[in-house]
Amino acid sequence: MAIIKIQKGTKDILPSDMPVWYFMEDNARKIFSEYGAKEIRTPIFEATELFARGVGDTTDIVNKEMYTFEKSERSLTLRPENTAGVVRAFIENGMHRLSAPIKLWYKGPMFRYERPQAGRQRQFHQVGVEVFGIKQPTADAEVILMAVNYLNALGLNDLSVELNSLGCPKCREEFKTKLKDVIKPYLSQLCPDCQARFEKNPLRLLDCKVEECKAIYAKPEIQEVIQSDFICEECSEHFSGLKSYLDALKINYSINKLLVRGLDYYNRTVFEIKSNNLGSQNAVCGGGRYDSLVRNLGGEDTPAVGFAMGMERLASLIGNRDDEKTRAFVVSNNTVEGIKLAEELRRAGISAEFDLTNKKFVKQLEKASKVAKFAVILGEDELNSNQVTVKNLDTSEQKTIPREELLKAI
RNA sequence: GCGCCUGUCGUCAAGCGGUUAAGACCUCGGAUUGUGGUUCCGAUAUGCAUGGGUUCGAAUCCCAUCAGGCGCCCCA
Repeated sequence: MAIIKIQKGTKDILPSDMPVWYFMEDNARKIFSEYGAKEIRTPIFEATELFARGVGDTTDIVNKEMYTFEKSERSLTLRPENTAGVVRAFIENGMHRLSAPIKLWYKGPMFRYERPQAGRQRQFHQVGVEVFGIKQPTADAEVILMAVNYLNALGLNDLSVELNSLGCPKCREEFKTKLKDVIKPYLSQLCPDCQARFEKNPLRLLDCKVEECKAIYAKPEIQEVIQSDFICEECSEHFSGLKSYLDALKINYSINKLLVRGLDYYNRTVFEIKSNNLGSQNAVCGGGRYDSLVRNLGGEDTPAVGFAMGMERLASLIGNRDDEKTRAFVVSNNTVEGIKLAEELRRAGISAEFDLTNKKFVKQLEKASKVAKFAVILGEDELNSNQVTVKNLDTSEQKTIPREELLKAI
């Protein structure tokens, strides 16, 4: 019979992978709560319309990457990201009435129908933070600080923070128009991708990798527009406020005027954190400010900033972590006494294993040395004298002690 | 969705058209009736992603499908 195989773009997270995942999850809880953020868990499927309206129906994510299905005449979608879901929960639970800032963090699986490759799966996991209710750039700074500290806690240092401001809808439109005007004369010389971007997302034109296009964008009159500070005074003030906070916090960052995020809801601050050790999917964290999303989804006008990180990408940077060994392995050929002693240890809060197949002494000890820190030897001699032998399997030290002293010895 | 590359045991692999498909790790058993992590012996793919084809003969060549890798696009 043919075996049923795992689906394309999905991965089993095996017992041997768990140490890394616990490490990421424990640190998320620890670090984010240092900032007063509370965890929220929202459903993995939502009304399709939430993503269409929230993420934006011109984005690739919504257009071609969603897992959508019908049930009882409702159109449902597996969440491709979690900001829309968190905002939905925020609105639905009246969280705007809580005292601002409202800081929420989450982790969980996300689903995107894409061609899998390194650092990209169809089911993957994100950890993220959303901060609601603060329009000042202090919130942007704190969100970036949370991301950086979390990554540092994971031991990840070889990372760079890139920052940009998209301005508000108004000044961004003006910039787009200016950019299109100056590029228009060369439109027919651009690569097909760029020709499509010209209409769909002109801000993305600039990071094209095709040499011919790059040559065109390097022209002085185009560079002049790109390098100009197009954002309006208010946006500009916000941005310099953020930069001064980051400077004060000694967070290294670089301004990348070409940084544009693919989700429609961002305004003003956008940022990415990249690793040089990841190949082409090199962003471990992406985020920014989305001041109009809450209102667009039907809530009270509430400014917000947040970020999301790809946990599989983090995991591949963290590398292997040691599994925690069982504390005690009871070595005994007396099955009844052995299984009882192991349970006694567990009740005392000590993880314990016992050979269920009554293998020979040597085999049991061999097994113990692989999985446990201590071997607790309960042989005939010990049973007769109500003693137990405790052997430290790392140092080979062992001593035979009265049974009452066992708990103190391991 | 497009382009290039890959697919041999649980894992890492040798094999490059000729008869029993190397080796290593892991696992299991033994050397060893109470002292392991080092050593020594033994076991484990009628099978080379799947389905067709070429050939006297195919893991080796061809085609398709599936899966994976890398790049583009996009994103975390």
